[in-house]
Parts: sequence; C-alpha cells; structure tokens
Amino acid sequence: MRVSRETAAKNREKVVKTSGRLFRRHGYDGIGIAGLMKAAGLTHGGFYKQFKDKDALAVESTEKALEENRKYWREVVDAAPDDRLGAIADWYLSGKHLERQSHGCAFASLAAEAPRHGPELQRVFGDGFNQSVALLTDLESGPERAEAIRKIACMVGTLILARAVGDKDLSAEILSAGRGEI
Amino acid sequence: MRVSRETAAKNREKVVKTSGRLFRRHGYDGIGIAGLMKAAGLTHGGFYKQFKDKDALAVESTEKALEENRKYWREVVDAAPDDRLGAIADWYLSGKHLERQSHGCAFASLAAEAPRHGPELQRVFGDGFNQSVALLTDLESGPERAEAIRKIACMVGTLILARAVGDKDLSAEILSAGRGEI
DNA sequence: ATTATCTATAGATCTATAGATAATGC
DNA sequence: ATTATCTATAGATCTATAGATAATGC
Repeated sequence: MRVSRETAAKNREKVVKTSGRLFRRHGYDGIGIAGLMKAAGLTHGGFYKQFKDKDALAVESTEKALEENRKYWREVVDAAPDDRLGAIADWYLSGKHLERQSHGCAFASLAAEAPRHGPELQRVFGDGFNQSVALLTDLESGPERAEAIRKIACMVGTLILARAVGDKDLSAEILSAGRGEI
Repeated sequence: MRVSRETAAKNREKVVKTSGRLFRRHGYDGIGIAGLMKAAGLTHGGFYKQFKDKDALAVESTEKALEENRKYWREVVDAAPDDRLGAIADWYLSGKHLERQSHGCAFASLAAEAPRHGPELQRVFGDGFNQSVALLTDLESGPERAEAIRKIACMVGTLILARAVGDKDLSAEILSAGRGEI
C-alpha cells in the first residue's frame, strides 16, 4: 500500500489539482473529501496525512488554480502581440469559457464564496488578484492599475452573470455586452 | 400548536425572507433547513408542509431578495434625480454595501452558485437580471440596454472581488476603481 | 374535522480519527 | 523501522418523513 516519496508527492499534487477543478464546479461546500479523493484515484482515509483539514486544501488548490489561470492569460497575451488586452477579453468572455467552469477562472467560480471561508483563503484571493492586475499593467503600453482592476472586475462580473441566467440567448447577450466595453 | 391561516402565511413569508438573508450570508449549501427554520422562529419539522424541498425555498427566497434589491435601487434613484445612475453606482460600491452581505445584492452573493442549483433558480436570476436592466434603461435619459448590462456586470464583479480579497485597503481600492468607471 | 406546527427519527453524507497493511528506505 | 494508503468507524449534520398535538374553522 505504501508508495515511493515521488509517487506520494505526485498523488498529493493530483489531489490539489483535481480539487481545484471540482471546487470550481461544485463550490467549496458542494463536494466532500471522499469525492475529492476518489476523483484523484485515492480513498478518503489518507487525506489527513497530507492536509491539515478541508480548508487547507481549499487554500492550496485555489492558489494553484489562480496560478494556472494566470499562465493561460500569458499564453493568450503572447499569441496576440497586436492587441494583448483585447485578446484576453475576447477569450475570457467567450462561449467556451462560459461552459468550461471547472477549468476556467477561479475568481468567477469561487470568489463569491471567499467571504465565508476564512482569512487564509481571502489572502489567496487577494494575492492572486494583485498578480493578475500586475500581469495586465506590466504589458507593453498596458493600462494603469485602476483601469486594470476595473477590467478584471468587469470581466468577472460579466462571466458570473452570463453563467447564472441559464437562458442561452441572454447569456450570449451579456457576454457580447461585456466584450463591447473592453 | 396550530395557528390561524393569517399567522401561517406570515410565518411562511418570514421563512422566505429570513432564508434570503441567510442564503446570501452562508451560500445555498452553507446553511441547512433546521438553521433556516430556527432563524425564522420555527422548528424544522414543519418545513415540508410549506415547501416542496430546499431548492424550492432557494428559488422563492432568491426571487424575493432580488425584488427587494430592486425596490432599494428605486429608492436610491428617486433620491437623486440629478444623477440617478451615478447614485446607484455610489451606493452599490460603498463600504456599507461591502459589509452588508446578508441584506445586499443577491447577484453578488449568490449568482456564482446558480449554475450548480438547477434551471429554476437560473430562470429566477435571468428574470431578475432583465428587470434590473429594465430599471436602468427606463430611467429618463437612461442608458442603452447593452450599456445597462455592462454597468450591472461591472458593479457585481467589483463588489464580489472587493469582498473576496480580505485586505481592507485592497477592498477599498477595488471599490474606488469601480466607482471611477461608472 | 382540519391543519399548522411540533417532536422524533430514518437514512444519507460529511469531517475527522484509529488502527491495519504492505511497500519503501535506511 | 518508517510511512503512504487503506478499511472501518465515531460523531455531527443534513434532507426528508411520520405521527402526535392542539388550536382553528366549519
């Protein structure tokens, strides 16, 4: 039953990654430890040898999800040197991102739950937000900090609402209204 | 133990109203039926004589919360005939609204959870959103529909992020960046 | 007689822990 | 010998139901 340290480290990483996806899909309270561990190919008993408690996993997996999000932002930006900011908005407010909740922006999926889950998680969202803002302001001829904050907030709000309304036409209308702005 | 029809109707209404507040504070999955009923001054046993299930209460209480939100929007608008749109933004992006999560905008508190809670709830968010948009476009010299959608989405995203980050200074910075836009 | 609410409870699920097991790493 | 993972389980909580109770409404 015991595995090598290397495998154990990989297993732990897989739990973090898988949880990041399942939390984005079901919310922090919408999936239990047994479900998270099963999705990672393990049983729930081993969980507490790797993590202090469920909140600690929420913190770690959210941090990784936001990091992964920023990596993708950079790819999108690098692929469109002519209009970096516009490329981010087009991708963020696309129908594909609307549907890919478990692989999409963790701000849109989980930030609304942060106020209910303790200061450590809020610190993760705060740090992640500052880094996403910096990613935009550091672009060549990038926006001022206040404008970057605004753009991210508008994209997040637009995606959340487009996902919430359930009506496909209205979703599309909300997304396209958001794209018009940015 | 039995009460008059009038009292029963009032009790039911109180459950809906109280739940609207507790759901906004704890999320749909963060509080159970016993907790909701207790907060309304009742025991949990009577719940299913009044509501089909927890989801039905979520639908009804969210509908009422969004309605209550619009009533307040109208008060804010009516109190500032010179700059109706600006008054809504100032109020929405205030430090007070940031803190009053259980009495504040239901889009900001709960819309991110809508994709996980079934089509009826999503219909409620869709209807509520259309009515909030109409409230803005119907103002004298009000914005176009697309611009109204954009403004609401930006306000919702800004409030969610300001609440998520936990750091007071960053929260205030996000709110003021949002106010600058609208 | 009807019914709004109460107490009690079934059955599922959730967090967390205990102890067994078997492969690693010294 | 150590330890990563497993099975089993304690104890809490959650949704939903059953049946009792007592006041209303005919």
